[in-house]
Amino acid sequence: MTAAANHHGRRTTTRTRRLERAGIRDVAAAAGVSITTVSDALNGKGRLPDETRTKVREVAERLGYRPSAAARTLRTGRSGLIGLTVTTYGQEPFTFTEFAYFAEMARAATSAALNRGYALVVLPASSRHDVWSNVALDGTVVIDPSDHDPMVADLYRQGLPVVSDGKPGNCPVTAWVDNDHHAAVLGILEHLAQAGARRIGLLTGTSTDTYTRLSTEAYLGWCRSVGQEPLYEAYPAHDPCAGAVAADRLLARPDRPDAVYGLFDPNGTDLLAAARRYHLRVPDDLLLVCCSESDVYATTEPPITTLSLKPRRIGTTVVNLLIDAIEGQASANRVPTGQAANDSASADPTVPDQGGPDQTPADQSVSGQLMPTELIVRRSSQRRSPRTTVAAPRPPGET
Amino acid sequence: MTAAANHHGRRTTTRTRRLERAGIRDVAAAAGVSITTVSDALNGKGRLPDETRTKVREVAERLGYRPSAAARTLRTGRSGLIGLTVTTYGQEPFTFTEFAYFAEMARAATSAALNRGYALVVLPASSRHDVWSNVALDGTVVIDPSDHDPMVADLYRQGLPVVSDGKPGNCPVTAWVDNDHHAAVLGILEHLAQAGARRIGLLTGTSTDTYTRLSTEAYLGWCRSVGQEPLYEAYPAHDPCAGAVAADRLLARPDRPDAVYGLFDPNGTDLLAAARRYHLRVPDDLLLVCCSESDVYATTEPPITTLSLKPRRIGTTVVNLLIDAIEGQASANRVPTGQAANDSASADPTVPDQGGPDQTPADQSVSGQLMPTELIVRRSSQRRSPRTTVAAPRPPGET
DNA sequence: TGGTCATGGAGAAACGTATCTCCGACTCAT
DNA sequence: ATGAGTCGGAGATACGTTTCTCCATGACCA
Repeated sequence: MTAAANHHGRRTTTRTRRLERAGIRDVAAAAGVSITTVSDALNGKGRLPDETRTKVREVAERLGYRPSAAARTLRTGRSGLIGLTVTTYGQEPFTFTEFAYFAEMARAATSAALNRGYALVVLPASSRHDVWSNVALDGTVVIDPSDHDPMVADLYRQGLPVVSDGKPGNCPVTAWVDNDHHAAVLGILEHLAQAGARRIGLLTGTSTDTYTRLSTEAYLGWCRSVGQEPLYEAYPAHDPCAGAVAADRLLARPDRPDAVYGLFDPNGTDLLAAARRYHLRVPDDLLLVCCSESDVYATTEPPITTLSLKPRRIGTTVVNLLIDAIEGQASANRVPTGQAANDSASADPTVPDQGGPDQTPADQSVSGQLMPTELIVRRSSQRRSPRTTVAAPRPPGET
Repeated sequence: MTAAANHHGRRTTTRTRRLERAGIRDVAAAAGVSITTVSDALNGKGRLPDETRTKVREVAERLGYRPSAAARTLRTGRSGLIGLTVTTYGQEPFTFTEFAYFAEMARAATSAALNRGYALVVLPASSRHDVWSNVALDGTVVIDPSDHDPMVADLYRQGLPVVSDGKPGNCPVTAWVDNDHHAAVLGILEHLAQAGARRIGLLTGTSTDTYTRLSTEAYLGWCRSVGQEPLYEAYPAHDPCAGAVAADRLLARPDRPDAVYGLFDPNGTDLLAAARRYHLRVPDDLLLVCCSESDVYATTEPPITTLSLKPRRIGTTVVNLLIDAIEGQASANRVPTGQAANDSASADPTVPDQGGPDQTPADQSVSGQLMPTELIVRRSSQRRSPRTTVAAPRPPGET
């Protein structure tokens, strides 16, 4: 009788020191209503007169009542949590925000999720498995999944919506978003050629992600089509030192390029530093473009032309697609049980209209979406007058 | 009988197409054991022969069983989730990773959490309240809370451990970590003075966070102590354009400083650009230091001396402190109920030994921790030979 | 006076796990 | 044979919600 006095009623607070957060039961008792009424009042459901509603809200407020997210999740099957998965490079446990792209993208994704009432939890693909299974996710955004990513496949098999940033290679996803990397690279090469480049080099990566692969392929294809021999250095993109070395090596070649496009954010400064070492003037002796979201390139000497992948737009789109899938799936999953099947005559006519039996599994196979990039033209890629060859966002009057 | 055939046994799969994730019950049934046994086998608890354990694991694996995180959280009271809160500046919904510091810090925090089996969920302080209450947190890291932050106070009142990055002003926290900003600023000013600076200016912010406040106060105090009139420009740090304008204004003053320290990441490039506009040579006419985690300043022309706040160390420390608090609290909360109080004579002698009644509430009031910064000396703050005045991390042989 | 509705709200069944309690069976020494 | 001790495991309960079902009450109309 001393310690175990659970009469199925309230727990008896025998020795509990920790201040025993108030539950919905306590609110109900304090307000003199039933649990149902509290739940309805707080969630804006049911049919209740406004006075009851406000009174319950008042009592709840006074008691400092906070609904248990765990219980709600268990009951409703929805946690309001979506995962943000980033693939990891090499040994590094976690190279999230290695580049400004990721940081910007993650920020936009977080913001977009929040706007729709969801929170983002960051989960590198290499996380310990127990962490993954310990968090209730409604869906996942995966950044640039590598081919046959086992994690993605596993999530997808569980029935979780998965939306990827980067066209997926072989792993199944609900939807994906990507830049038009092919068009972007061709646009840059064209831009450099028009500025007078004869031998365009590329600084690229060794990893197998979509971005690197598509960009490199576009470059090689262009080389073939114009009859230039490819000039490129590939390095492990996660290693900043390797990038500096690769930049140096590219400019040290006997068949030195007279223009270079760098695929990764730090390439701009690295190439600039390497150019100084070899006494190459930019843009006179060497034209430079790199892919970056950082605006430090607006104030370098000279300012460097960059390609922006518009990570904010990507992050927002990806999250919204994911949440659409989550909520669409939820509503599709909802069978029209509205008191039918008990009464035989009432709601039947509406049933065949609602959800066809074959419509739910895949609304429109894997839907992908290509988003444009933006080339921000600065001095490093302009040899003569500062005329803009490709659409530049800044008014041409500025330096 | 058609749709509602719940006999309290398994649900009857009447029409459910969605593949009905296997629960612990299904595993138990398939393995021919009880739920208890499955739970024990999978969690490594209880006394079970290894054969039973492996068999259950095998069956669970075959069925693709994934324990429900929500149910586990509800039962155990622990979610394995910790919040990462960042205060928001101005209108911006969310300025996470506005500067490299946040990005690095968040990355380290995520990694540290993962290592201990926790996941991080990013929750700006300005999030809609429903999002906050919808996620079950075991604790929260809050980055640089403003004074009397209502969100922090609310969390703390709920009994959640809260650890802040940045010494908290007036809001109660479990623990905090911060850089020694005072010492850092004094070190920089001293460094500049030794390099020949006579009039040191400051580029600072208008917000009230700890970092800005402490740094500015240190600067003003130093000015008083050496008898220099303060020369500073303050701007809203969240607005990059305002930073460029402020840098320009600082160098446009009639009483132009001959050395400047910029508190924020972009200040370096902004100041460099402004210096070029006024034809000031760095470091000959103007000494420059800025606080930044970006390594672009290693390759600017000239390279710029930076102060690193070592965000990785901070992020790791903060998370580990938080998890210590979470797990310590959990073990302190555990009252020694080991079958005592039913039998009167058996376990009583051990009870007074275990947990003193006064030890649990606050182990050692609010514990704070100051962490050192690192000054990376580069050419922008050295007027003569490249000798290092303050400890420099790079070997002096490099350019 | 009886029937139909709308209103306001209560009861109870899940959701899926962890864990406390207890029970049978077997071993072993007395 | 009988009691104690151990091993292996089953039953039941609670975690805190949401939501389905259903009941009372009064109003209104015929």
